[in-house]
Amino acid sequence: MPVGNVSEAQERLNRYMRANGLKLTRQRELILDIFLASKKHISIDELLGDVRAVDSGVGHATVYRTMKLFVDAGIATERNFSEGASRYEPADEHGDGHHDHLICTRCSRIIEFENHKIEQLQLVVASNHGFKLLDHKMDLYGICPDCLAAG
Amino acid sequence: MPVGNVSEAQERLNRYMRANGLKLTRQRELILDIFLASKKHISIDELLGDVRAVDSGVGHATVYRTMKLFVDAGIATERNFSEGASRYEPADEHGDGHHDHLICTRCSRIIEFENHKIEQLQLVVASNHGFKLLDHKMDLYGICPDCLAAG
DNA sequence: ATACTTGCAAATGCTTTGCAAGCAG
DNA sequence: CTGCTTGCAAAGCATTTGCAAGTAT
Repeated sequence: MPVGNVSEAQERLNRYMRANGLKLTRQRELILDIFLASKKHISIDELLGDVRAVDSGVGHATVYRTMKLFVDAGIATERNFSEGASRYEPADEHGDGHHDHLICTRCSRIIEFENHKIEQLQLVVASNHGFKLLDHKMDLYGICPDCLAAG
Repeated sequence: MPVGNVSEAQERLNRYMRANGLKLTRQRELILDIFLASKKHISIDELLGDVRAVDSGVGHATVYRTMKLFVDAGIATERNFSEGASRYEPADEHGDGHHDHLICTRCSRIIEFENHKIEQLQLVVASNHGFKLLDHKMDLYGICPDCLAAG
Protein backbone atom coordinates (compact mmCIF):
# COMPACT_ATOMS: atom_id res chain seq x y z
CA MET A 1 0.00 0.00 0.00
CA PRO A 2 1.94 3.04 -1.22
CA VAL A 3 1.38 6.54 0.02
CA GLY A 4 -2.06 6.98 -1.34
CA ASN A 5 -2.33 10.58 -2.37
CA VAL A 6 -0.41 13.76 -2.76
CA SER A 7 -1.76 15.55 0.29
CA GLU A 8 -0.93 12.59 2.53
CA ALA A 9 2.69 12.70 1.39
CA GLN A 10 2.73 16.49 1.56
CA GLU A 11 1.57 16.39 5.13
CA ARG A 12 4.10 13.82 6.09
CA LEU A 13 6.85 15.84 4.48
CA ASN A 14 5.69 19.05 6.14
CA ARG A 15 5.61 17.37 9.50
CA TYR A 16 9.11 16.00 9.01
CA MET A 17 10.46 19.34 7.87
CA ARG A 18 8.92 21.27 10.70
CA ALA A 19 10.26 18.75 13.19
CA ASN A 20 13.75 19.20 11.78
CA GLY A 21 13.82 22.90 11.02
CA LEU A 22 13.91 22.35 7.26
CA LYS A 23 12.32 24.50 4.59
CA LEU A 24 9.74 23.92 1.93
CA THR A 25 11.22 25.21 -1.30
CA ARG A 26 9.93 25.53 -4.82
CA GLN A 27 12.31 22.73 -5.90
CA ARG A 28 11.19 20.33 -3.21
CA GLU A 29 7.53 20.86 -4.02
CA LEU A 30 8.17 20.34 -7.69
CA ILE A 31 10.22 17.21 -7.16
CA LEU A 32 7.58 15.80 -4.82
CA ASP A 33 4.77 16.40 -7.30
CA ILE A 34 6.65 14.83 -10.15
CA PHE A 35 7.86 11.93 -8.04
CA LEU A 36 4.32 11.10 -6.95
CA ALA A 37 2.88 11.52 -10.42
CA SER A 38 5.57 9.44 -12.10
CA LYS A 39 5.72 5.77 -12.81
CA LYS A 40 7.09 3.73 -9.96
CA HIS A 41 10.73 2.79 -9.72
CA ILE A 42 11.91 5.99 -11.26
CA SER A 43 15.62 6.65 -11.52
CA ILE A 44 17.32 9.91 -10.61
CA ASP A 45 18.03 10.51 -14.28
CA GLU A 46 14.42 10.07 -15.31
CA LEU A 47 13.23 12.18 -12.43
CA LEU A 48 15.73 14.92 -13.23
CA GLY A 49 14.56 14.91 -16.83
CA ASP A 50 10.93 15.30 -15.83
CA VAL A 51 11.78 17.99 -13.32
CA ARG A 52 13.82 19.98 -15.83
CA ALA A 53 10.98 19.81 -18.33
CA VAL A 54 9.16 22.08 -15.87
CA ASP A 55 12.07 24.00 -14.39
CA SER A 56 15.24 23.68 -16.40
CA GLY A 57 17.34 25.32 -13.73
CA VAL A 58 17.19 22.50 -11.20
CA GLY A 59 20.56 20.93 -10.46
CA HIS A 60 21.09 17.22 -10.26
CA ALA A 61 22.57 17.52 -6.78
CA THR A 62 19.25 18.94 -5.64
CA VAL A 63 17.40 15.90 -6.91
CA TYR A 64 19.83 13.59 -5.15
CA ARG A 65 19.57 15.57 -1.94
CA THR A 66 15.81 15.79 -2.16
CA MET A 67 15.24 12.10 -2.73
CA LYS A 68 17.43 11.37 0.23
CA LEU A 69 15.29 13.75 2.24
CA PHE A 70 12.12 12.00 1.05
CA VAL A 71 13.55 8.69 2.16
CA ASP A 72 14.35 10.12 5.58
CA ALA A 73 10.90 11.65 5.77
CA GLY A 74 9.37 8.26 5.07
CA ILE A 75 7.66 9.10 1.80
CA ALA A 76 10.06 7.35 -0.57
CA THR A 77 11.98 4.10 -0.64
CA GLU A 78 15.24 3.51 -2.42
CA ARG A 79 15.62 0.32 -4.44
CA ASN A 80 18.67 -1.20 -6.03
CA PHE A 81 18.05 -3.73 -8.70
CA SER A 82 20.96 -5.06 -10.72
CA GLU A 83 21.65 -1.80 -12.51
CA GLY A 84 24.23 0.81 -11.75
CA ALA A 85 21.81 3.38 -10.38
CA SER A 86 19.16 3.51 -7.66
CA ARG A 87 15.45 3.76 -8.24
CA TYR A 88 12.78 5.25 -5.99
CA GLU A 89 9.20 4.42 -5.25
CA PRO A 90 6.56 5.86 -2.93
CA ALA A 91 7.07 4.49 0.56
CA ASP A 92 4.87 2.06 2.29
CA GLU A 93 2.19 3.94 4.21
CA HIS A 94 2.29 2.07 7.49
CA GLY A 95 5.42 -0.05 7.31
CA ASP A 96 3.39 -3.13 6.58
CA GLY A 97 2.20 -4.23 3.15
CA HIS A 98 5.78 -4.72 2.02
CA HIS A 99 6.00 -5.81 -1.56
CA ASP A 100 8.74 -7.35 -3.65
CA HIS A 101 9.69 -7.35 -7.30
CA LEU A 102 9.76 -9.52 -10.36
CA ILE A 103 12.24 -8.14 -12.88
CA CYS A 104 12.46 -9.13 -16.53
CA THR A 105 16.10 -9.57 -17.40
CA ARG A 106 15.36 -8.98 -21.04
CA CYS A 107 13.20 -5.84 -21.09
CA SER A 108 13.75 -4.57 -17.52
CA ARG A 109 10.05 -4.50 -16.79
CA ILE A 110 9.38 -4.48 -13.07
CA ILE A 111 6.29 -6.07 -11.56
CA GLU A 112 5.37 -5.84 -7.90
CA PHE A 113 3.90 -8.60 -5.85
CA GLU A 114 3.10 -9.46 -2.28
CA ASN A 115 3.20 -12.90 -0.80
CA HIS A 116 2.19 -13.26 2.76
CA LYS A 117 3.38 -16.85 3.07
CA ILE A 118 6.89 -15.87 2.04
CA GLU A 119 6.87 -13.04 4.57
CA GLN A 120 5.87 -15.46 7.29
CA LEU A 121 8.60 -17.88 6.32
CA GLN A 122 11.12 -15.07 6.44
CA LEU A 123 10.13 -14.41 10.03
CA VAL A 124 10.58 -18.09 10.79
CA VAL A 125 14.02 -18.16 9.17
CA ALA A 126 15.10 -15.07 11.09
CA SER A 127 13.91 -16.35 14.43
CA ASN A 128 15.52 -19.74 13.80
CA HIS A 129 18.81 -17.87 13.65
CA GLY A 130 17.99 -15.70 16.63
CA PHE A 131 17.63 -12.57 14.52
CA LYS A 132 15.16 -9.81 15.08
CA LEU A 133 13.96 -9.15 11.53
CA LEU A 134 13.78 -5.50 10.53
CA ASP A 135 13.52 -5.47 6.77
CA HIS A 136 14.02 -7.57 3.71
CA LYS A 137 14.34 -7.37 0.01
CA MET A 138 13.56 -10.04 -2.47
CA ASP A 139 14.02 -9.72 -6.21
CA LEU A 140 13.02 -12.42 -8.65
CA TYR A 141 14.73 -12.27 -12.02
CA GLY A 142 13.27 -13.94 -15.05
CA ILE A 143 11.69 -13.53 -18.47
CA CYS A 144 8.32 -11.82 -18.63
CA PRO A 145 5.39 -13.21 -20.64
CA ASP A 146 5.85 -10.68 -23.45
CA CYS A 147 9.52 -11.48 -23.89
CA LEU A 148 8.79 -15.20 -23.70
CA ALA A 149 6.22 -14.80 -26.45
CA ALA A 150 8.66 -12.76 -28.51
CA GLY A 151 11.07 -15.67 -28.29
CA MET B 1 26.61 -26.17 -1.59
CA PRO B 2 29.67 -24.13 -2.55
CA VAL B 3 32.44 -25.34 -4.79
CA GLY B 4 33.80 -27.98 -2.49
CA ASN B 5 37.55 -27.96 -2.96
CA VAL B 6 40.38 -26.21 -4.66
CA SER B 7 41.01 -28.77 -7.36
CA GLU B 8 37.34 -28.77 -8.37
CA ALA B 9 37.46 -25.01 -8.92
CA GLN B 10 40.87 -25.24 -10.56
CA GLU B 11 39.56 -27.78 -13.02
CA ARG B 12 36.52 -25.74 -13.83
CA LEU B 13 38.67 -22.67 -14.39
CA ASN B 14 41.15 -24.59 -16.56
CA ARG B 15 38.33 -25.97 -18.66
CA TYR B 16 36.84 -22.49 -19.11
CA MET B 17 40.17 -20.99 -20.01
CA ARG B 18 41.07 -23.68 -22.51
CA ALA B 19 37.66 -23.34 -24.10
CA ASN B 20 38.20 -19.61 -24.52
CA GLY B 21 41.86 -19.43 -25.36
CA LEU B 22 42.77 -17.76 -22.06
CA LYS B 23 45.94 -18.22 -20.08
CA LEU B 24 46.71 -19.44 -16.61
CA THR B 25 48.94 -16.83 -15.02
CA ARG B 26 50.71 -16.58 -11.71
CA GLN B 27 48.28 -13.83 -10.64
CA ARG B 28 45.19 -15.82 -11.50
CA GLU B 29 46.43 -18.84 -9.59
CA LEU B 30 47.25 -16.72 -6.58
CA ILE B 31 43.92 -14.91 -6.60
CA LEU B 32 42.05 -18.18 -6.94
CA ASP B 33 43.90 -19.76 -4.01
CA ILE B 34 43.31 -16.77 -1.78
CA PHE B 35 39.70 -16.39 -2.86
CA LEU B 36 38.92 -20.02 -2.05
CA ALA B 37 40.80 -19.94 1.24
CA SER B 38 39.21 -16.69 2.38
CA LYS B 39 36.08 -16.08 4.35
CA LYS B 40 32.96 -15.88 2.30
CA HIS B 41 31.59 -12.61 0.98
CA ILE B 42 34.99 -11.07 0.53
CA SER B 43 35.26 -7.63 -1.01
CA ILE B 44 37.70 -6.63 -3.71
CA ASP B 45 39.56 -4.51 -1.18
CA GLU B 46 39.96 -7.34 1.28
CA LEU B 47 40.95 -9.72 -1.47
CA LEU B 48 43.47 -7.26 -2.87
CA GLY B 49 44.98 -6.83 0.58
CA ASP B 50 45.40 -10.58 1.05
CA VAL B 51 46.80 -10.99 -2.45
CA ARG B 52 49.32 -8.20 -1.97
CA ALA B 53 50.47 -9.74 1.31
CA VAL B 54 51.82 -12.53 -0.88
CA ASP B 55 52.69 -10.61 -4.03
CA SER B 56 52.77 -6.87 -3.50
CA GLY B 57 53.02 -6.15 -7.20
CA VAL B 58 49.49 -7.18 -8.13
CA GLY B 59 47.38 -4.36 -9.48
CA HIS B 60 43.81 -3.73 -8.38
CA ALA B 61 42.60 -3.85 -11.97
CA THR B 62 43.88 -7.41 -12.16
CA VAL B 63 41.78 -8.42 -9.17
CA TYR B 64 38.69 -6.81 -10.68
CA ARG B 65 39.34 -8.47 -14.02
CA THR B 66 40.07 -11.82 -12.44
CA MET B 67 36.96 -11.89 -10.27
CA LYS B 68 34.91 -11.09 -13.33
CA LEU B 69 36.60 -14.00 -15.07
CA PHE B 70 35.81 -16.29 -12.13
CA VAL B 71 32.17 -15.27 -12.32
CA ASP B 72 32.10 -16.03 -16.03
CA ALA B 73 33.86 -19.32 -15.42
CA GLY B 74 31.20 -20.23 -12.89
CA ILE B 75 33.40 -20.49 -9.83
CA ALA B 76 32.41 -17.24 -8.13
CA THR B 77 29.21 -15.29 -7.56
CA GLU B 78 28.96 -11.56 -7.15
CA ARG B 79 26.76 -10.21 -4.35
CA ASN B 80 25.59 -6.71 -3.63
CA PHE B 81 24.35 -6.04 -0.16
CA SER B 82 23.57 -2.51 0.94
CA GLU B 83 27.13 -1.27 0.76
CA GLY B 84 28.90 0.60 -1.95
CA ALA B 85 31.06 -2.30 -3.13
CA SER B 86 30.47 -5.84 -4.37
CA ARG B 87 31.37 -8.98 -2.51
CA TYR B 88 32.20 -12.41 -3.90
CA GLU B 89 31.58 -15.93 -2.76
CA PRO B 90 32.36 -19.37 -4.19
CA ALA B 91 29.73 -20.28 -6.74
CA ASP B 92 27.12 -22.88 -6.36
CA GLU B 93 28.47 -26.20 -7.60
CA HIS B 94 25.55 -27.36 -9.68
CA GLY B 95 23.29 -24.34 -9.99
CA ASP B 96 20.92 -25.70 -7.39
CA GLY B 97 21.31 -25.28 -3.63
CA HIS B 98 20.85 -21.53 -3.93
CA HIS B 99 21.17 -19.85 -0.59
CA ASP B 100 20.22 -16.45 0.72
CA HIS B 101 21.48 -14.10 3.40
CA LEU B 102 20.63 -12.77 6.81
CA ILE B 103 22.53 -9.55 7.42
CA CYS B 104 22.97 -7.88 10.79
CA THR B 105 22.42 -4.17 10.33
CA ARG B 106 24.45 -3.44 13.44
CA CYS B 107 27.64 -5.52 13.04
CA SER B 108 27.35 -6.46 9.34
CA ARG B 109 27.60 -10.15 10.09
CA ILE B 110 26.30 -12.24 7.21
CA ILE B 111 24.67 -15.61 7.74
CA GLU B 112 23.59 -17.90 4.95
CA PHE B 113 20.47 -19.95 4.89
CA GLU B 114 18.44 -22.07 2.55
CA ASN B 115 14.71 -22.44 2.64
CA HIS B 116 13.18 -24.77 0.19
CA LYS B 117 9.61 -23.67 0.91
CA ILE B 118 10.43 -20.09 0.04
CA GLU B 119 12.09 -21.21 -3.19
CA GLN B 120 8.96 -23.12 -4.12
CA LEU B 121 6.78 -20.13 -3.38
CA GLN B 122 8.98 -17.97 -5.54
CA LEU B 123 8.36 -20.33 -8.44
CA VAL B 124 4.65 -20.09 -7.79
CA VAL B 125 4.75 -16.30 -7.72
CA ALA B 126 6.73 -16.17 -10.95
CA SER B 127 4.44 -18.54 -12.79
CA ASN B 128 1.37 -16.69 -11.52
CA HIS B 129 2.74 -13.68 -13.40
CA GLY B 130 3.70 -15.72 -16.44
CA PHE B 131 7.42 -15.32 -15.77
CA LYS B 132 10.06 -17.91 -16.39
CA LEU B 133 12.14 -17.63 -13.22
CA LEU B 134 15.89 -17.52 -13.77
CA ASP B 135 17.38 -16.27 -10.54
CA HIS B 136 16.56 -14.51 -7.35
CA LYS B 137 18.09 -12.75 -4.45
CA MET B 138 16.67 -12.39 -1.01
CA ASP B 139 18.34 -10.50 1.81
CA LEU B 140 16.89 -10.35 5.30
CA TYR B 141 18.09 -7.45 7.42
CA GLY B 142 17.88 -7.52 11.18
CA ILE B 143 19.76 -7.64 14.47
CA CYS B 144 21.82 -10.75 15.19
CA PRO B 145 21.67 -12.59 18.53
CA ASP B 146 25.00 -11.16 19.71
CA CYS B 147 23.98 -7.58 19.02
CA LEU B 148 20.58 -8.18 20.60
CA ALA B 149 22.30 -9.47 23.72
CA ALA B 150 24.66 -6.50 23.71
CA GLY B 151 21.61 -4.25 23.78
C1' DA C 1 18.10 38.66 9.88
C1' DT C 2 19.24 33.82 10.18
C1' DA C 3 19.76 29.60 8.85
C1' DC C 4 18.66 26.34 5.47
C1' DT C 5 19.01 25.53 0.21
C1' DT C 6 20.50 25.80 -4.24
C1' DG C 7 23.49 25.22 -8.42
C1' DC C 8 27.80 24.74 -9.90
C1' DA C 9 31.97 22.49 -10.02
C1' DA C 10 35.02 19.63 -7.97
C1' DA C 11 35.70 15.59 -5.32
C1' DT C 12 34.56 11.00 -4.15
C1' DG C 13 34.43 5.81 -4.31
C1' DC C 14 33.96 1.81 -7.05
C1' DT C 15 34.85 -0.11 -11.34
C1' DT C 16 36.47 -0.15 -16.13
C1' DT C 17 39.59 0.75 -19.91
C1' DG C 18 43.69 2.24 -23.06
C1' DC C 19 48.17 1.21 -23.66
C1' DA C 20 52.96 -0.31 -23.68
C1' DA C 21 55.56 -3.87 -21.66
C1' DG C 22 55.51 -8.75 -20.08
C1' DC C 23 54.67 -13.54 -20.35
C1' DA C 24 52.06 -18.13 -21.32
C1' DG C 25 51.32 -21.48 -24.74
C1' DC D 1 56.34 -15.95 -32.04
C1' DT D 2 51.54 -14.55 -31.20
C1' DG D 3 48.22 -12.88 -28.63
C1' DC D 4 46.40 -12.89 -24.05
C1' DT D 5 47.71 -10.41 -19.50
C1' DT D 6 49.53 -7.21 -16.52
C1' DG D 7 50.20 -2.74 -14.06
C1' DC D 8 49.77 1.82 -14.35
C1' DA D 9 47.33 5.80 -15.07
C1' DA D 10 43.42 7.82 -16.73
C1' DA D 11 38.65 7.62 -17.64
C1' DG D 12 33.76 6.50 -16.39
C1' DC D 13 29.66 6.31 -13.62
C1' DA D 14 26.65 7.35 -9.86
C1' DT D 15 26.64 9.97 -5.93
C1' DT D 16 28.35 13.41 -2.56
C1' DT D 17 30.26 17.69 -0.95
C1' DG D 18 32.38 22.64 -0.54
C1' DC D 19 31.09 27.03 -1.31
C1' DA D 20 29.15 31.49 -2.49
C1' DA D 21 24.80 33.23 -3.72
C1' DG D 22 19.80 32.82 -3.02
C1' DT D 23 15.59 32.30 -0.27
C1' DA D 24 12.04 30.52 3.19
C1' DT D 25 10.56 31.50 7.68
